Amino acid sequence: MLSADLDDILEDVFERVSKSRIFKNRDVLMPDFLPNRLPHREEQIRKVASVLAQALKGYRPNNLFLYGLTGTGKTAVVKLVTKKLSEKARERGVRLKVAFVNTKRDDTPYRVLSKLLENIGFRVPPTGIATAQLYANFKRLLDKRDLLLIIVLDEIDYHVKKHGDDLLYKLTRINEELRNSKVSIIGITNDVNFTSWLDPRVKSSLSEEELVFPPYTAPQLEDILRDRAQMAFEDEALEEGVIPFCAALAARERGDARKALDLLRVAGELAEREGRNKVTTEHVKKAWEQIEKDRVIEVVRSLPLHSKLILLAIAKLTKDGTVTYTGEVYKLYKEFTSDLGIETLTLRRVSDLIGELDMLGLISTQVVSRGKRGMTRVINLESDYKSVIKGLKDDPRVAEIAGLI
DNA sequence: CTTCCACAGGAACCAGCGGACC
DNA sequence: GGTCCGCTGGTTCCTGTGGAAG
Repeated sequence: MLSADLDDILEDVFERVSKSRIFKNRDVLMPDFLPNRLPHREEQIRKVASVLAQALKGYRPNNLFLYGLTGTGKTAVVKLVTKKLSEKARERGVRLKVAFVNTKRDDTPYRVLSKLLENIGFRVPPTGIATAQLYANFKRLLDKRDLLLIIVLDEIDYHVKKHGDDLLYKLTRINEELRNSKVSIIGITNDVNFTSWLDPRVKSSLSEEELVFPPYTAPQLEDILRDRAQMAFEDEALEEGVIPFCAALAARERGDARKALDLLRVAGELAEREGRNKVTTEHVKKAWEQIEKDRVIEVVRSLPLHSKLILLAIAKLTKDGTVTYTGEVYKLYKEFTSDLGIETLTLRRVSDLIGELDMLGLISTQVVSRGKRGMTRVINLESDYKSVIKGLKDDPRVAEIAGLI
């Protein structure tokens, strides 16, 4: 590319973006932004606050269990209330600490415990200590601190499904073994049927108080978006109908507020990039598609090599819109590995990896019987073919063989 | 009605790694 | 420096199964 061209391009982009007056404060639309108000969650805030308020009197609040789909405000409500609670506690000299652990990110008992220890002020190596030892340390050090500790376990279903409810059982009974400190647990889950995974004792102890977060309706999402848009956008930057449209799309996605906010933000970014001063519903439509494509590319990119090869096999076999089966995929996958001169995973393992691709929403599978031709999975590519290939070809090893297709 | 395919998916186990403890 | 520990990412072996073919 000639440098003059480059200058022109940069000039053009900078010009457009800088003259566009769309955002006042884009950050308030980011997923980790914690607003001071949560419209349509007054009831839940009241409930959580009333349970936790016991802490201010020095009592141990009841354990609390929150259910609700993604983007229904569970985490935000808990964060908001615990933040205010911590402030109040400080004012009143109550020794209170809130430990927030996302058990999807920190998904082993070891990591949960090390997060908890970190929260009460102790660093723990990433591996090496026996979990039982770690638990003993936690108990001992916590008791020394003379604290009221509120443990928030976000996305707790991930932990329990992978590692059972052992740790949870211990934590719910830890108070019996503490002399100076006290522990309350707040569990948060997206999975409404989650309690079937729990030992009944854990279940009853954990859900001393329960609270359900219903999905937001379209009008409620509209309120949330308006509230946030006021802070995020310049006046008049949104065309009539943009917010209801975002709300309607997100309401279709099971009332997910995070999705709604993402949509609005990306639509704004698109408008900004075009150098416009107005966000239109057309931008929202494009944003919707782009979010999905970006998600696919990103997910594909971060896949391990063998999963990529399996996905490539599936993409190739379903390119003409047909479905494929585990056996066919395995055959083609084997060709790929021998082309690359790397070892081939067993069918058993590949079967699990196919299951993971399904979980990621890249493909959809269904177990069927083909009679005498046996049981297998019907597989088809759920996501955009081009985006999948784009994500795959970013990996030079995959591009090497994908080029032949 | 029975057979029998081509896998699904559970269980047990293993190797290699990074890191603490003594 | 040897021992112990947990995690990841596999393998091996296994039993289970829906329904078209015979």
